Amino acid sequence: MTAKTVTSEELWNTHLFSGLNQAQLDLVIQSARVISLAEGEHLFEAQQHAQHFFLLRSGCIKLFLLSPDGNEKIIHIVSPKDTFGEAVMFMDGQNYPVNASALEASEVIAFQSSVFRKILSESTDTCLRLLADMSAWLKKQLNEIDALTLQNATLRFINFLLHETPRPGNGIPEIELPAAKNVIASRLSIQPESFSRILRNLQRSGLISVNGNIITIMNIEGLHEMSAGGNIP
Amino acid sequence: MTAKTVTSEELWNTHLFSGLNQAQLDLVIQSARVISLAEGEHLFEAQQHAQHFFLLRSGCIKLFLLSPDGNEKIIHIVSPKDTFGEAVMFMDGQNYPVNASALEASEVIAFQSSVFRKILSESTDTCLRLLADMSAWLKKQLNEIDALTLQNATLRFINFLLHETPRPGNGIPEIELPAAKNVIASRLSIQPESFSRILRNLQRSGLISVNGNIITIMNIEGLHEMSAGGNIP
DNA sequence: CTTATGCCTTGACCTGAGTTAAGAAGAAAC
DNA sequence: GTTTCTTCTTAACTCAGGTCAAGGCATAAG
Repeated sequence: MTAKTVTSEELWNTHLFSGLNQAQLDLVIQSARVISLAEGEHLFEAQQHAQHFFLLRSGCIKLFLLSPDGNEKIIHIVSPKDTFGEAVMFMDGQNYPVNASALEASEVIAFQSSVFRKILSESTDTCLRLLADMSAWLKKQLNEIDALTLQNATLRFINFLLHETPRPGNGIPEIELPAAKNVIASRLSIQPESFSRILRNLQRSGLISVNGNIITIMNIEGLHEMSAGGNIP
Repeated sequence: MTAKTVTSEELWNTHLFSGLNQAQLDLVIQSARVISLAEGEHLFEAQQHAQHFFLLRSGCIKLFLLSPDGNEKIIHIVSPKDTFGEAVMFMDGQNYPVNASALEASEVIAFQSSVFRKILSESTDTCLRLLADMSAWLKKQLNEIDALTLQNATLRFINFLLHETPRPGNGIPEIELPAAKNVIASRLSIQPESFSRILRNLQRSGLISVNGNIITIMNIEGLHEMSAGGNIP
């Protein structure tokens, strides 16, 4: 199914491209290249010159920062159909500000930024889409800063949980963690050990129930209260 | 000097507007309104519906987040000639994601977002400027997340200092803190008390010298080493 | 079955930075 | 001048969460 060619249809379904006409789409497709990554393989590194941006077709990619002493902070976990790296083409110097590598075997489509930039200057519609796109990222990062500075580790996890919880639903909501626990931990800027303790504590207080990668919400009201009040008993 | 009217010239000198033609500029000016703020006065609050974005003409504005229990985290200190709030007009719901209030008596120009959005759809050039603008913000926020998660308080302050240090220069570089110490502390997500201790420690180790609001860099090499190595003796 | 290998969990301990409380030092008001 | 704010500093204490070290428990490989 996952062919080495890129189809118009595939791109039409991607928000960023859905305003393009056929000619523009053809240009984009011509510049596109499918890349297969094995688990753990790097796609790009921070500070590397950025000539492409990407659409994840299948698999899972992490975007992360590294400190000089090797500590890793996951900024974002890319899911299939997400684009990433599109903001970089307007940055000073055009270097990727983060690293990207595959959490599992993945297939990404790489687009030539220069080609897309040319198209942008002819398509205000796409410009506006990109603006919306970037402001969404911006807001997400602001929420992240809020979380990091004004919330403690438990609260960050609770907010993450509530965010992942599916629509109100009928039964008791269950969440399958979208990645290994240590990955989620890094995403939330928590050490694996502390994350483990947080899970245990929330389980003890009857708010959730943990079974491997599956978390069952036992008391969503309680979680909402903690999230809103900011008080952690 | 600070009249209640907005001139074309004033806007021409602002990056965001410098690609507009006279007609467009006139539209923008018609929609503009000058607002004077006393020290401490609020310009807007988080979650408020955003119909304007702003250009700071004079004074100093802080953009900040608040936690439910009243803790404050300064996201950005706006300096004269900076625009802010321009990214919000593309956000879902169009609510300001932060609060804004004056650190000192200030004068801001408020522009109608709706007017500017209309202009954007006719001016690809301005679209691209705005994209550049927003990607710069995005990068700044990423740096902030890096600082918060991968650097300790001392390191955050050192990087702040190095960033504020003027060009290599001839003599010993001196930096005047751009705001009160407790404001800088909040900008760096440090409590005033801890900030005070950090200043004392760096002074003791001969790296800087503090005199009120003036910080003298005594050993810029040492600071760079700490910044790069990540090791805090 | 037995041994690896990769996560995850637990416990004991440590530490950076927040908290509380009490001054000091200016700046501004009277 | 003295009093009153405001901002900054210092010190003593506390604690969330990181670090270190030791298992546990799977799945995969031999």
